[in-house]
Amino acid sequence: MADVFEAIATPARRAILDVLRERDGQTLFEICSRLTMTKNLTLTRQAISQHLDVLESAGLVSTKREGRCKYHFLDTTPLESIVERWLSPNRKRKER
Amino acid sequence: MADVFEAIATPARRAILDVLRERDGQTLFEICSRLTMTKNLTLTRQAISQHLDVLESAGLVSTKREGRCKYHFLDTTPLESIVERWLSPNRKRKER
DNA sequence: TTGACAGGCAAGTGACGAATTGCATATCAT
DNA sequence: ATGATATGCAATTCGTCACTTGCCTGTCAA
Repeated sequence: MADVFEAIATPARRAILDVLRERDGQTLFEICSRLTMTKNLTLTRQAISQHLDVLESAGLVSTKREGRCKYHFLDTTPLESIVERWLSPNRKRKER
Repeated sequence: MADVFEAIATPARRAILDVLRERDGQTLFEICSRLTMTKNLTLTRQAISQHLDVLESAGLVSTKREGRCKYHFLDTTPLESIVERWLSPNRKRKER
């Protein structure tokens, strides 16, 4: 389990999370074309693959292999650690 | 206004946020000693000062100068953009 | 005024990471 | 089987960033 904060540090990986939120369970090539089309990100397939590895090792993306295709799914639960670490206590103070 | 995600990407800056959450309004030297004492972080004063600059330009830390002392205050509101970007829509789906 | 204290500026170094390039592997259709 | 599709592995380059070092500026007390 790698660092969640490091995973969302770069704009490319955040764009990948956005793309997966728009449509979950996409393959690598689908993510590539979506990034170039809607996000104006022209990256190599290998670059995006490496980004997906980082996101997966951080627990933000889970994969499911079927034949020669690999589908990627978004999982935002690791991001809740950020809320628990800093935001939650502040909200308690606001609520009183 | 710099990148919030880049600001919380490194462990040192996250430790600074933790230190400020334990006790708000500390000076640079207080933050330094707290990091070395409780967080096992041995960094130069200049290094922490640069980290504070990054955190301030990201809107996570606000400062107030009084004489030769500079007090640092924590502001977690920029972190809520993370919740709004990925967590909120998921929570809506869970609620139905 | 002199020294101590709190902080700032700037250049330099070292290392890590983002991205590319090239080749390799596995699966499916014809 | 053969070519096309979908992905994986590995080495390399390049830039950026974290951190240090050295020196400087401003503030307060004796």
